Amino acid sequence: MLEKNTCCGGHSHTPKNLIAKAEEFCSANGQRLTAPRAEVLKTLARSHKALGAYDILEAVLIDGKKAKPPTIYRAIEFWLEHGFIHRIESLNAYVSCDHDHDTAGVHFLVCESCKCVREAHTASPLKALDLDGFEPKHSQTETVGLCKDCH
Amino acid sequence: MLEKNTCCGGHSHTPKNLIAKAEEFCSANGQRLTAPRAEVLKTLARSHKALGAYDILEAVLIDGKKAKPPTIYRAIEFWLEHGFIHRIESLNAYVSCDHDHDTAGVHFLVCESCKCVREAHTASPLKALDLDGFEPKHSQTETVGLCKDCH
DNA sequence: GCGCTTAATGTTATAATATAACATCAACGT
DNA sequence: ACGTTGATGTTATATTATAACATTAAGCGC
Repeated sequence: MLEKNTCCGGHSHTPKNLIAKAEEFCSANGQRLTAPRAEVLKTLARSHKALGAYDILEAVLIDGKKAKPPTIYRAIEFWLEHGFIHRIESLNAYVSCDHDHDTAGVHFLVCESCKCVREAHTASPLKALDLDGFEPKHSQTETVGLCKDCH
Repeated sequence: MLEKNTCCGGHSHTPKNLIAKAEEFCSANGQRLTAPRAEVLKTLARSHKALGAYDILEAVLIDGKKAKPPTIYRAIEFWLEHGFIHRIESLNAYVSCDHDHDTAGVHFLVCESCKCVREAHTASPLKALDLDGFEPKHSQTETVGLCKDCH
């Protein structure tokens, strides 16, 4: 039986299928799925809530030993770049992502109590805006509140 | 002549009129406009870009001497609570705000090059969303890109 | 397989951001 | 003036993140 991430409405990616996607992605793009990368991604995929870099650090073992911060941050950076995880700015924390959306505009519902994060999709918030010369690269909306369980 | 904040489209609040508003707010609400609070708010109002807490710390003198971090963070917290400034999560930095909007949903255009921030107003991004029991408290959208000048 | 190149990790140290805990001070009502 | 309260001062430290350089390991041409 697969280990499911069922918090707050139950998005359904699992460590196994996310790692499978990651393997696929890496071999298709000439990237390496190294031990630190795999462990960091698995840890985030297993978690039902956003994890700080040092939470991940405490949770993973690489070849049986604790990693050091740069190792974790490098893996985080790698998965962020490739859209497998997101950074929740209001928490300084990270969540995995099922990756089936474009990465240019994302919306998160962030529970300030349990730190669970639900990813939502709406129309780009830039549509209604007069950008007046501003060149947008990435939009992220974070709505902080209380999830169904904490409410 | 007033010192104007003219970056990136030129929003027009000034240290003087923001401090005037702040004075008004404080006396109307039984709050004190102390030296650290005033200096922090003035520094942010003068700046054409987002400032980190330690940027503010370097910039202000309280009774002629440099403040220490808790002093700055307390003033920041005070103005955040009362809507006179915003925290730009993607920069870990702060900007002043003209305060003529409700504080529940805000959108910032953040220049990743010069760190200037333009505040925009659109319809709440929550309108189109199935919240499914999530109770929202505050939404903030940050669009990172390049401003007109840096573009 | 060997040696080269390159990408990734290991390691040490430290930078940058933020807060806890407690002491002191100053405003204000009485 | 005195006590109460809210704010600041001060010391120390927690938390998040990165710079710099050494080492290792993968992939490639041969």
